[in-house]
Amino acid sequence: MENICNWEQGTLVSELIQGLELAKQLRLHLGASSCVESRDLLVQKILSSYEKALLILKPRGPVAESPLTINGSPRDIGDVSKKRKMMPRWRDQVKVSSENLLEGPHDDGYSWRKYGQKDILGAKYPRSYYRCAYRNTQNCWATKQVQRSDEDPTIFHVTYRGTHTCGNGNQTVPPPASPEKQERKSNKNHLTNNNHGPLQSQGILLDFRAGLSVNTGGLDNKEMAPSSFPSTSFGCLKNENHSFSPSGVLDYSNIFGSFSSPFMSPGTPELSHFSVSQMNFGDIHNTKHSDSDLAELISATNSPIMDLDFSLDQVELDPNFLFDTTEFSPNSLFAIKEEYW
DNA sequence: ACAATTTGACCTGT
DNA sequence: ACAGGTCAAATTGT
Repeated sequence: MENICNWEQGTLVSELIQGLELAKQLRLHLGASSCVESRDLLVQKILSSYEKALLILKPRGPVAESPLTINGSPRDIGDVSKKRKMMPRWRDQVKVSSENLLEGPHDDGYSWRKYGQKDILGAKYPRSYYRCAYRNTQNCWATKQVQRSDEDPTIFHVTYRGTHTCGNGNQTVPPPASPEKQERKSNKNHLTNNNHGPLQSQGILLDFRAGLSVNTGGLDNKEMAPSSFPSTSFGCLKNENHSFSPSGVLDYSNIFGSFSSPFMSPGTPELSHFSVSQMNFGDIHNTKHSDSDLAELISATNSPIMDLDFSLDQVELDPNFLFDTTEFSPNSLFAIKEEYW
């Protein structure tokens, strides 16, 4: 609880700071020859930031519980079950360009370990299940599911559950062994795959867990998936990003977020390809989901504000993600399709 | 030898 | 009863 409160405080400050930074960005845009879309996005983000800040200040209901502690038996179902239910869920769609896939995966900043794969009724491709590699060591219960889209095999649907309580997300620098290993492996085995690499965007996503969808495409033959990618970015923003998170303290991209989480490219031109596909309704309909999930997604999709509502009120955010800067390696270029583009 | 992935079995929710 | 999700032994890779 305390953590949540502290986190909120931090978030509040972050939102306000972000709003400020975004306003500065907008000012620059107004003076430059930037495209209208980017300006609109900035405005939208500014509004979102303040909306978020206000929401945080508002009295709220109960918050999702944080991951519980591990207890002895692996099959302590009662707890796990409850835990699962309590865990916030959100979905992303990610599409990665083939080149990227070949080059290597993109990480969402977290290390994942695959723990299962299942054939899903009605789906051409099996669904892969991943959990945080630090589950045991750091009691981090975040998990994600990756499934290749039937319609477009280059798109992967990534569903996140729970938030990372480990502090291992968004490693800007060559992440610990695990991430890289994973990448290598996958690449080797299938020449592709962007799998759940460590730097994927979970951190970012967390922000928007509200149901942001990102398209990741993969070439992999396997459905390894890119687990999460940082998705997002504003359509027109390209190089301006650098100005973001100058100190590495805040990742504004996260913040923009809930709506169209922008994600700043770390300065790589390629990253400019990045765009967020905000809610992908089609996707939503294609998947199974509980009513509540759907509702969440829809609400998130329809309005940035709603989105915020969801993310802030119903979800517990990962304290880490907000302040981590995500840096995508130049190699990992992935192009995200933006639905509204 | 250790670590990560694969895969069939098991468990839970609907 | 079925489908989805997770476990854990076996397998594969480093």
